[in-house]
Amino acid sequence: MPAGEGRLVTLSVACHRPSEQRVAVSTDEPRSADEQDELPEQMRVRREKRAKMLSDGVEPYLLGFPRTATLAEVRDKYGELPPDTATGDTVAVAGRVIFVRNTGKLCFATLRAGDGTELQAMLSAAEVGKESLDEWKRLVDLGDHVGIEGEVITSRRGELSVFAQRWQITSKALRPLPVAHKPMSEEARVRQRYVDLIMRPQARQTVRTRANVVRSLRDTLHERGFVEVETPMLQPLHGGATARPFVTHSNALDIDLYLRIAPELYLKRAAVGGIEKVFEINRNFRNEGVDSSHSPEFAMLEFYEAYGNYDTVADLTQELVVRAALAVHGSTMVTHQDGSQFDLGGEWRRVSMYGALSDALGEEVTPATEHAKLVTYAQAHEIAVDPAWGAGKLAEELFDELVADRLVEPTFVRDYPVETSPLVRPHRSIPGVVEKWDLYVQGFELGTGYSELVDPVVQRERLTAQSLLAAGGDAEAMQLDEDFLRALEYGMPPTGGVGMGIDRLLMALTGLGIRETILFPLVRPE
RNA sequence: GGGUCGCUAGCUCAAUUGGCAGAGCUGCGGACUUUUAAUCCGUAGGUUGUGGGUUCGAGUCCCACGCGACCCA
Repeated sequence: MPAGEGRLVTLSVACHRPSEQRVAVSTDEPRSADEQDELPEQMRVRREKRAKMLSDGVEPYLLGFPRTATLAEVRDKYGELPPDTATGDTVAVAGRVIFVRNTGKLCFATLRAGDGTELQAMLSAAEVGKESLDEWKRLVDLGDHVGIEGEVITSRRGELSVFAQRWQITSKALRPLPVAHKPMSEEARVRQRYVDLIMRPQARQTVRTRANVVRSLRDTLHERGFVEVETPMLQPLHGGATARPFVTHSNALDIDLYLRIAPELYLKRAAVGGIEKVFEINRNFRNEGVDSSHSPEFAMLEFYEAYGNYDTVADLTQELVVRAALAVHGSTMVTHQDGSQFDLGGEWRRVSMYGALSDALGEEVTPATEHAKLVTYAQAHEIAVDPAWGAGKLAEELFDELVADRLVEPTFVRDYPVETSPLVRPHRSIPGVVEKWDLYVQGFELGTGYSELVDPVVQRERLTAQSLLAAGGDAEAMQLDEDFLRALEYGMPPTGGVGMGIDRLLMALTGLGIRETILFPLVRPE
């Protein structure tokens, strides 16, 4: 085809949909005149442009576009050309139009590909013809996807460009993009993440960072011989954590089911069965608050290591986090978006919860400290006390209020009260506490690790007490996972286990809020 | 759950004491063959979140509701 004809006629014919599909396409055409009038002008205009393309026999949504190079490949290959250079090489590239600079007989457009690479397209009346250039100016809007075939050149100002011989709209955008130079409102970014992704490189980067972190976690665990499994999201009984569940219903079985609050009890069943190094990365659901650090659905890594304990899994947790940091930053030095830096290198601190609390209070507190004494400490620091709390819960609350959010450097806080940790093994030598740690980074809890409780008799006692508490003392209302206890009675090997929030790990590595680390966070419907 | 602030054109934001709802970008029309958020000329675009109330007159004051942000429990 002569270059002067401009438009990709052969391509557009080849890409036209079969006629019966075009009928289907056109059925959405006859909006009433009233509906058309109600649309904002800019959306109406774009619909009219789409209709004009169809009436001209040009498909506004191509089946494809035969690219010969990506924008990144063109940039890589021709990155160092001096200004006003003609290479003689022809490429066909495609991207979304993000800027246009139209002059009378020479038009410039900046295309951007999904990976964020940008490349300039130039269209001149002399090359594509006046008619084709007028069509370009009449039909192409910011946001449209276009394909350009032409010579790789640099402009007089030195900008690497594709000098079009042919061009075509590959997908017509019906809605205008937001202003590129003003930040979108936070609400708009979350509600219309697809627009946020179009407009903001950081939004696209966050998606890739998250993928890199998750891949890094999987790689590390796979190298250590762990097996990835998927356990039920829909559970007849919810367990493995203390949280309010979402309830749903199975029509086939006519029973209520819970969206899981944790995979723990199923992963332990797997461990009983001999999947002794096992992990799962998946979502948990908790029917609780929604704010800048809590989402009703959140991703979690849990892993269990037979013949491990809370010391060995702490080592592995540190390795998982450090390698994730390396995957993101190439260094253990983590740089947040605000420029602040944290070093995750070196050996992480390990302190006891009671020791850290004692330091903060300036008074010795141990598992044996009396309830009344703890209440006076709480009152001295104006911390509200629930009368239902026992001494262990009270000590933990004091720790949360006085110590937790000050732990900026990565710190394993160890040896928690038995009372608050029903699934954990009693400490091997210290009475009144269990072999549990919480990992704090930058002031929030990133994960928790246990020497798992595998004694079925003690486990039954703990779960019975907890269930009675949940049922308000009503033994009839008590829910006990008998199947889980039955599994333990077959014998679970000594095991260390860890749960770590993926979203929180992303927050720790990037400094972003949780709603930025989750691609499509739950928002109240508009 | 409580408090504070916000919601105005497609987007980001103005609007004095209660007195004609505006700007930039975007869009539309025109000029322009080397632009980089192109530039220049012209022009269009509004149920001021929703519903009530006060007033001669409400974006502005009052009440309720919706949505959001921040702080607190």
